[in-house]
Amino acid sequence: MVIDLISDSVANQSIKPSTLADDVFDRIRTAIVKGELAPGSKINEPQLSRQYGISRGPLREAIRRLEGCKLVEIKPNIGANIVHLDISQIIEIYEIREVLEGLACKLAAANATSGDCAKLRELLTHHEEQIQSENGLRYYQREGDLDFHYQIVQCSGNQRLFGMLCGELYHLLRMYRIQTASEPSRPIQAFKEHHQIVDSIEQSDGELAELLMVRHICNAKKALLTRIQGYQSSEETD
Amino acid sequence: MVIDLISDSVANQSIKPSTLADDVFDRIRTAIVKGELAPGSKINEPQLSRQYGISRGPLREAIRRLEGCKLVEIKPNIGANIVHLDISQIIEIYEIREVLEGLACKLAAANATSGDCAKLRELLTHHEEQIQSENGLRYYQREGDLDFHYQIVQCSGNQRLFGMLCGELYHLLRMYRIQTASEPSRPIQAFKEHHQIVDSIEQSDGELAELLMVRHICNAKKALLTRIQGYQSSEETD
DNA sequence: ATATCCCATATTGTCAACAATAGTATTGAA
DNA sequence: TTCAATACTATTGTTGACAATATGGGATAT
Repeated sequence: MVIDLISDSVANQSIKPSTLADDVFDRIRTAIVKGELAPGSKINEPQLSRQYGISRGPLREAIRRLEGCKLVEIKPNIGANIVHLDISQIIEIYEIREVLEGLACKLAAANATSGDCAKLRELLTHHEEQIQSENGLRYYQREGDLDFHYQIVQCSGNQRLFGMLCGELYHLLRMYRIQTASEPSRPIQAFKEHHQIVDSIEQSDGELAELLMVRHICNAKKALLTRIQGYQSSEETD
Repeated sequence: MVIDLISDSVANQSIKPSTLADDVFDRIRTAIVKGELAPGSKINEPQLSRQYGISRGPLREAIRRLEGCKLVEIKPNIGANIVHLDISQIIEIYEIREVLEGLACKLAAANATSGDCAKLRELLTHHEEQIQSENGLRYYQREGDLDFHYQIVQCSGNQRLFGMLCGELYHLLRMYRIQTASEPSRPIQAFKEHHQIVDSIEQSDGELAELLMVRHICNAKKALLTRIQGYQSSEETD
């Protein structure tokens, strides 16, 4: 039930003809998001090209694509660095998520088919089952949560919105979560909010769906902030 | 008073050391946005590399960056095509603009310094002068309008938001405007709305600023839609 | 001991040649 | 005449070599 947010290669990996640059783009992106390539660290082209068994040409093209996804930053004559997200940038992303996913909800309420709603319901019941065990709880907060948001964006029908959220922002968020090894903060509450959101989508109440999603992400943002401030103050008092 | 939306090379072109790939990225992007490279047309690597006097290596890196900006679409073993925006995609962009620029306004109302507000006022008075002559009117609608939006996004203080709007969406919009040789549709009304927006920002009324901007762009979207439908029906009756 | 200059090394930027694929025209047969 | 197979051409994908730039260490002078 895990939607693969990392690789767009759903149709890619099986038979589709692809280029080395695109393949290695996927692989490096996964490595970055999973934290295997440390945030802030420098990309060494000769080393990476050896590691992936390709020459520097396609590797550099892959890096340029990563630059487009904001996963690396390139400085001329110096090189590319894995992006490092500090807390202020995460806040920026959450601010954007609020309105973008609010829009996604509004559109989903207007466009979602009964089949879409069924899939959302299915996802919710699956989460409900998982949320019992501690394992499932962690799964839910770490991965399953984004699955839910992913599904809704898909229901919106706005392709560009999908690209922005699922092609860019979610990767950055996932990276940050793994980076900070963030523990689940408010899973039961979040689950309830998910439920309300699906209800409003099912009732085609776009206005409510938007409001609920904006509030949902705003709550997550606040939880994040207080948790961070807790860390910071505890660090200060240590 | 025209803010250069096309090249980020404000600080770039003077003394900054830069790479061929980045330079040619700027040049091709400009060519695309200005319509010198026709939407939908194929990019011929040997030809372009001759034209710009570089080899295909850096050119291909530039193309990969353009892919990241959604200005070209690359198909493996076939090549890159200049993106072609149909009306449904423009609508998608306007939907996104509504919420993103609404957010920008809300943030600008909270963050804008008195200097920022002065600059916005200056821009408005400049537009007021220009809007008299037919030339100025066309300027205003074609270029000056985006200048205004550009400034506000800058005031928001959200760097990622800035990147999304000014680094991606505005280029696509400008491209579409030139592509369709769109005439000014509702300049006086738009100017009034700009004025109201600055007022609310100056009064630090974020909620109102957001509402006004969302409505402003929604109005533009509606104007676009009716104009397009007019075209379509006139085409049908021709 | 510190700072500065210079040299050696590693890395990035660029190029031209080669390989692989797709598109096109030509030939042949029904 | 039309369709299909085939050969040819143009374009894309990939590579390794070379040039330019940055990085780090060591020698020298203060």
